[in-house]
Amino acid sequence: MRIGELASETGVAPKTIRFYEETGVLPVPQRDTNGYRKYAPDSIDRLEFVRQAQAAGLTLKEIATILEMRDRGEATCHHTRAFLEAHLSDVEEQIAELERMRGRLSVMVERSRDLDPAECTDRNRCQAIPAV
Amino acid sequence: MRIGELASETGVAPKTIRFYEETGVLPVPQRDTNGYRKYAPDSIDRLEFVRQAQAAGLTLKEIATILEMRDRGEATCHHTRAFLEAHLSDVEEQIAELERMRGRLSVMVERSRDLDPAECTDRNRCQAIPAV
DNA sequence: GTAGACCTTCCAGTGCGCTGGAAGGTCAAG
DNA sequence: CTTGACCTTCCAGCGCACTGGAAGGTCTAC
Repeated sequence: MRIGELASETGVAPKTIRFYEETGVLPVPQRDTNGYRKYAPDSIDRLEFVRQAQAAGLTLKEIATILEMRDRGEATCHHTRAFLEAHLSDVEEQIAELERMRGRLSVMVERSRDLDPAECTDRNRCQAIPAV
Repeated sequence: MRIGELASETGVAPKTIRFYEETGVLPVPQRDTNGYRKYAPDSIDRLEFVRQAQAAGLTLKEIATILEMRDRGEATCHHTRAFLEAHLSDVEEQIAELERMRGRLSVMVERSRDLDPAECTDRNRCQAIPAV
């Protein structure tokens, strides 16, 4: 698979794929005789893992760390676990924060739903957002 | 209250507070006769809202938009609501993503917990992180 | 044999959210 | 009257995650 195909399979731009390689979240791929990057099918899974990890708030550096630990397959279990546990509690904290935000947002949405639209048009104070 | 006190009350650096003012997430404060910024006590709440909103993944621009809608108190209920609803579903999507990540992370942590530590020290493949 | 889609490298720029440092003003305590 | 903590503005730089563009090579189809 060439970079363009990997890009369209995953929705990640070729530029970004090269950038990921440079920063270490993707391994250096093989090359065709013409110099084009050649990817194995499992690159799709790896790239999707990267995007999901990003969506979960991990930085590229952190993702690279996790994947390099796996790729090296060295005696890093202890560090790996400490790292993973630290991230797990980060993620849990982020979830808690987001749930607080969700609560606030739905209160605001509810409030805006219940308002008489007529009140909105005559320069009354918009009541949807509570005093902060 | 001067900027230093607001900073120590909230844990946000004075530099950052000025920066927030510049970008519109904090209103332009009054000034003392000597030119120092003068903050009302409710600035603490506002600043804390900003930090919580940030922790929930909103950008400063988005936070500014929400707070400006409230500050202007104009006929923006409809837009406000659309905006809030869009954000609510963003936040819900982020929560879902984080929960997927939490699942993956705890599987990895569990796996690393169950491993025989002896296996980690002799260059065996670290099994904590599943193939990606 | 040429057009067009694809690939390569390299370097520069962008947007976000700060952060540092220079140069100077204000004020209370010793 | 000076020291030191605090404040002011302004401008520059940084880390992150891309993104754009130039200049050129490769391959297929017509």
